[in-house]
Amino acid sequence: MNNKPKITLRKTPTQARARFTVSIILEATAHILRVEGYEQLSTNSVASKAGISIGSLYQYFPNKESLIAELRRQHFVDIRDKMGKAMIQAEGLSFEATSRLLIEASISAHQIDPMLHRVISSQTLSLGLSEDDNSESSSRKMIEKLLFKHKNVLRDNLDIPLAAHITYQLVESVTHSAVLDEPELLNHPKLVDELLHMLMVYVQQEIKGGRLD
Amino acid sequence: MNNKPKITLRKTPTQARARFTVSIILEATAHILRVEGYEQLSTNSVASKAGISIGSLYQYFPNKESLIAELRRQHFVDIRDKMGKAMIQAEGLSFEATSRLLIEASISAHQIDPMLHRVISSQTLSLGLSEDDNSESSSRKMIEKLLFKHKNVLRDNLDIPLAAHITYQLVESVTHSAVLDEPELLNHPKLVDELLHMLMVYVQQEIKGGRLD
DNA sequence: ATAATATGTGAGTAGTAGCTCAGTTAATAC
DNA sequence: GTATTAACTGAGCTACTACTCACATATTAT
Repeated sequence: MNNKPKITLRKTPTQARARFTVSIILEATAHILRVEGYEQLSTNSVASKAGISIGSLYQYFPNKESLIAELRRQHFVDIRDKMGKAMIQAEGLSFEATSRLLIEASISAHQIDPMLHRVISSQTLSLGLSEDDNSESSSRKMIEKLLFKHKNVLRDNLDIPLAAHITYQLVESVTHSAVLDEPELLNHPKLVDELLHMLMVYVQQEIKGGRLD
Repeated sequence: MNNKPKITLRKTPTQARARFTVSIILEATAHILRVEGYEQLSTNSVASKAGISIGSLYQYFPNKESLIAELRRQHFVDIRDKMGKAMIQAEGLSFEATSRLLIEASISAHQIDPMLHRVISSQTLSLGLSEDDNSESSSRKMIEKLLFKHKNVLRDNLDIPLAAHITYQLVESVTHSAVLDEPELLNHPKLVDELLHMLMVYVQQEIKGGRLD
């Protein structure tokens, strides 16, 4: 029923000019997605914008989806790298300090080419792309590891996988929606503090029954 | 540059059979989006699935986007209604009890036709649809009103608009991602408790500087 | 019954999409 | 220099798209 297309390269470019061709194809794809949107993306428009022939495009990309898939791959590698670097930088720091670094890394990772990020992530679901190779699972694993490592300072009854999930969604979604709809929020002086505070009290404060008005 | 199409009905159906035609067109649209996805949606496929002629479709809908726009409208009305009812039901209850009702309402609202919701919301950005008439702004206003009403039980330095934003994103994104990718999480017995706890400690607990390992 | 209006039809149009392939040009191997 | 492989070309094919319009039928008004 659903004939999933292959998303790998059709032919591996060996010569330098071929590698250049592949790169300008991807650049043209990104450019169209950024400024014109997914609806305007066609293999013909990409070839034309890249200044190469449609035939050349099909030497390296078996179909339209493979263009987006490759951009996604590269984009998520970038994000994962930023998060990974923050993780290394945080080696030996306290739970709170590490958390702060991760939140800041997440915010700055989302600022890489936000318009492209917007289109790519809104198109993720429509296409049959696997979500295993994106940054989500690896980010969540980082958080889970972090919580586990510092579980001595966390409340006893904390469900670590669930907390990791909720924490991930919190930071990711606040950042994501800010980048897309309210970029000025990212410069809000309290944003990182608030997110960090929310996380800190959530994972530490015991649940107490009804002590409110 | 960007010729935005009209999204209103072309002709208002007065007779009952015309109203029926409009409804089966929308049902067919929803069905295709649900089971085949946006890529498979075409005006011809909708007319064919609905069992009417393509001409009839264009009597009531000026273009393809207007089909989706109308589905979006109806969907967001449904969500807003659910949230509104929860708000009324919570009249006079405590801050915590009200918050619990709103979280539960948000979760249950997302369970209305989740596959359709998935496609509709992933397509929101690509199309030039206004975000004013969706459920977001109204939900956020509800939260802001709620926080303001109970500000006597909240911490002094709470930035209410920012807190409302963060809270909204938290509940919305956890629910949203659960519906789409991990439906079983919605039945997790602790989910509502955890979200509620996070919210409670966040808006009440004062920020204290470095008291961790 | 007749006129007026509302609703419904579907072949057809113009345009664009993804993609192929026979042929040309450039780089490398010998 | 010659042969072999890699890279590139673009006209053109098939399939499909959104959408129109002249016409037919059903409903309502008089």
